[in-house]
Amino acid sequence: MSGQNGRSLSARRYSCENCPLRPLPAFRAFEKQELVFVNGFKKGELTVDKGDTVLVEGSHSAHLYTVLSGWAFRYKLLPDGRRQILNYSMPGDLIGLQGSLMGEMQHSVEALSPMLLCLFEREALPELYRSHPGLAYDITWIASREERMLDENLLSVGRRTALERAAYLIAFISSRGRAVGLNGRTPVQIPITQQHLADTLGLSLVHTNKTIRKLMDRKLIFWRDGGCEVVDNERLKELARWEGLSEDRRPLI
Amino acid sequence: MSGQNGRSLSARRYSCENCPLRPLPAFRAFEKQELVFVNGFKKGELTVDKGDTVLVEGSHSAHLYTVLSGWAFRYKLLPDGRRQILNYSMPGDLIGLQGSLMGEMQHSVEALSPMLLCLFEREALPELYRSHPGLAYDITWIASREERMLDENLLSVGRRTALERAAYLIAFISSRGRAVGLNGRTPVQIPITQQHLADTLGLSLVHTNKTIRKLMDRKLIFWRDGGCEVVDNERLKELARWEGLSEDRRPLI
DNA sequence: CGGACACTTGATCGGTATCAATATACGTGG
DNA sequence: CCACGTATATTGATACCGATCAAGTGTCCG
Repeated sequence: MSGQNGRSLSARRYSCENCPLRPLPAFRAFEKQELVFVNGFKKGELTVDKGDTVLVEGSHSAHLYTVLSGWAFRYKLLPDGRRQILNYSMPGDLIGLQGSLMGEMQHSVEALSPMLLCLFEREALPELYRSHPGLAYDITWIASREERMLDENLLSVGRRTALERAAYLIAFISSRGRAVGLNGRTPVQIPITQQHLADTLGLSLVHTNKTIRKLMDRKLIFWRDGGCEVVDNERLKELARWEGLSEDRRPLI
Repeated sequence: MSGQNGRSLSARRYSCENCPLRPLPAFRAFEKQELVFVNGFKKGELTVDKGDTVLVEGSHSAHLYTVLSGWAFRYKLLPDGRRQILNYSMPGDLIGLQGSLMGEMQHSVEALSPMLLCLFEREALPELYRSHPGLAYDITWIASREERMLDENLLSVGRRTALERAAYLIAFISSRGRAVGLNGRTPVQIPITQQHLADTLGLSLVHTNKTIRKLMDRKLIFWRDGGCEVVDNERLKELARWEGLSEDRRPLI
């Protein structure tokens, strides 16, 4: 499995002016002229398969991506193979900013599903900063948002119990998913295995299974078709003592 | 203890042109013209006492700070009082960027020692982005660096054992301290209590004490005058399986 | 049909939390 | 100066959460 097999650069299907994501209420409106610039900034589209590695720790990627569709996760490894998943990426999220700014990647990114990515060149970033300060500001904003999510994750792993942690994580992911329209009116299907959950929560696989089971027994979630569905997001949040996402519109680069 | 008592706005003792930090090898050189701008961006200096709250979760601070001297820590609380320390701030670090960009603070910051802070106005940020794209880029870089540190911390809390975690944390803090000259040639004195360590590591106070004791028995660190000193940073890093900080020069705003 | 993978479940082990008690230093008010 | 409270560090005893070990199930797919 896995590897970098399913990657392929495809013709552009979307110009930024008719981006399928931008109309969503989660994103703030862009000036016409910003849209034009971003459209020029975009160099192509990339499709990757489930299990493909999008970016790998230690590499110096020349690219930066925005997720158009699909899911991925960001992770780090210890030398002996222990894995910590840091966060998940879904439509509208930027991938590879750290590497673009700082050179070497210090984490890897792997696709959880087939994905469609917008591709940007790292070298074009300085020009963006020079000509479009508003977009530059947006990029910093996006970096801050990532930091905020990490803060909450760290709080969770450090101080919440296993049950609270699992409840928080699932509520968090599904809230983010709903915000970018990953549902229709059916619940969001989160395409992860229990091993992914375990590696995000800092728990063993077996204990994660038993913890998830408690959430299922309480009818807060259920597990189906190799993925997780949320039944009662409110009670998950309550159980986790989590306030929920802030609802501000955010930029989409 | 604590509170916001010792805060006071003081006269400017340093103009940015003769900033005591900037000559350090940890920081990259600035253009003359950047320096002039930053100097105008700086609105004053603030002193705070040990234990003072610099920024508080839920507030909308109009300010942004750079640490000139002293130590602080950034943390979040759960409703029942459980605390997770997210990171430490030391000279050269920016405090309050998240709040400045996104509005409401979602974490608090408390001083671990007397501090001297440079004060900037949040309202001036857009002007910085408009007129100095290089500095804007730097600010994004700084946000990415914070994210990188959080990634490593999350890996630690999620996947390292108690002993590895403690070794990592102490090596990490002392490496950062040395990089900004907090030593002379004597080892860095880290001004934290074991309760701070515990709340950073995601461990109980008692177990943290027993873990620290093992590090002391192995003569890797010792505890003195209510603070921690590193005896053998290399062996700490080895024990934690940590590669160390990347040595790039960084911007100082 | 066999093998890989994801998910389950029970038994046992051990790392960490919790409880409890003591020691030391420090600051403050009597 | 002493008495007291508070903060910090320390240590032992015990409890429990979550890790590890060991099977076993179901499903998909070559």
